[in-house]
Amino acid sequence: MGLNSDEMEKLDNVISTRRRVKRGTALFSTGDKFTSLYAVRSGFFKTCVTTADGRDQVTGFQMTGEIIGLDGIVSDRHSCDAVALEDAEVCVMPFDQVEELSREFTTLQHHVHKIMSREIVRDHSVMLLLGSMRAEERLAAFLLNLVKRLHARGFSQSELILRMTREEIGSYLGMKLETVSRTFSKFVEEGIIEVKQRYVHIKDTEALRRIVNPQSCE
Amino acid sequence: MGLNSDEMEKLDNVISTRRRVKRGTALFSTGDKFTSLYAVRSGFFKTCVTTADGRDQVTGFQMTGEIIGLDGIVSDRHSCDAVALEDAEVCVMPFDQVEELSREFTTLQHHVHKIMSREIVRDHSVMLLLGSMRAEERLAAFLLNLVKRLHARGFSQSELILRMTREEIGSYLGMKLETVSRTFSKFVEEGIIEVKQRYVHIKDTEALRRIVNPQSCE
DNA sequence: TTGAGCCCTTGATCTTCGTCAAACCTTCAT
DNA sequence: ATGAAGGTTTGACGAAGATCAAGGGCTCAA
Repeated sequence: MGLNSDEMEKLDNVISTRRRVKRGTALFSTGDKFTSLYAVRSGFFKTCVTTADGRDQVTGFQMTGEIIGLDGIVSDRHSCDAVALEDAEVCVMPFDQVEELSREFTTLQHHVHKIMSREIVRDHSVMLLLGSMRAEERLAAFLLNLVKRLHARGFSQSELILRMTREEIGSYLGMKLETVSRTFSKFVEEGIIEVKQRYVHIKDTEALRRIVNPQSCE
Repeated sequence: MGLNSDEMEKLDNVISTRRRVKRGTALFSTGDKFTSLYAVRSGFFKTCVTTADGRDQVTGFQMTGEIIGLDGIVSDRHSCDAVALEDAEVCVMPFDQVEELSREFTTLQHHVHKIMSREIVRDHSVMLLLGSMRAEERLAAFLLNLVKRLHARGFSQSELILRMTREEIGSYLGMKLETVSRTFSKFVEEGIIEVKQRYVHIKDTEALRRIVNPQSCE
């Protein structure tokens, strides 16, 4: 990140607190007072927003190294739930300290801005997915995105364990769990992937890419 | 915003540059170098992302007082197009100056963080709309949102002029222009709104609310 | 004023995905 | 071990919205 040792030490103090979150429990919930950002150290989270009438939308899945909680800054309260999909641990970063330090260190300030901008850009690409893609395209894009992020963390490019249910995938991708299941089955029939419950083996990455981006294969 | 006069003066210098954008032309385009944020002074913008294969998704509509350009921070290049839907004027805010000043003034720092967080929360609610609502619900939510923002700027609560085409509305809401048109017609038949081209008169706000949130009316 | 281009509306038809239902498989607690 | 609960798959059917097509109305520039 380009910090010197003085900066590193102060930063270490900010993120000294850890918090364990058991599978199925919330790191924070809608309406909770916002105090801190959280960096995922281990485990896997989902964030989701809920409407008055009980509608539910998964807005993201977060893995090691990713930041949760940015939604709370604007109103001092969280506007979504963050739930651990497996036993997890996070670094707690009190936001007032983050702000204080980022006034002191330009590098950190840049970093905070980039994290927020990255989330905005990510959200825009999810809108593109939800607004203009069909079921197969959405699931293909989802698998490619997951495996890319896992690979960047040292995991396989072709194998993964899904930490979320078909219903949660469906909520994220704007489709019903039955459609998610059927689409998985279709990919299996076509020899693109192997699926055994939560285990997925991607046998033909290029095929997935072609499904996401039909034009770019001519 | 809670700034004192010294702060106001420095801020004024940052936003001293104005830029006019003619209807139909881009304030910036995908791939452009990121240098500044822009505050809309007058006029109306859309932002949209485009894929390699020509798919297009409107990610937002911006009116007076709203900020455009946050997408560019993360990679130093813009990842979407910002196009004026009518002749417009923006304040140019060079981002390095924004960062410099927000290290100096806590209030401004807070403000920048809140603007970015607000955009993230807004994006999440669009995901909810795209992922879980039906056509009528989407259009009702869209109209309510537009008129709310216009009212906050001193315009009518019940009348508005749409600055965008049916196709642009459809792109934003994840539906085809024909479906947008049909849904408008349906609302007219039901006596909820009057429509004459771009002019819309909302005759029954409560009906729109009930459409968006079916549960909350019992 | 007049025509061209764009935008909008409406109808008919087709596709995709949602809904409902049943059965099966895992996992976990008693 | 055994049963219950949750998660997954698959089939049949239906509904919402996309697609294709045609016609009409605005707007703007020559």
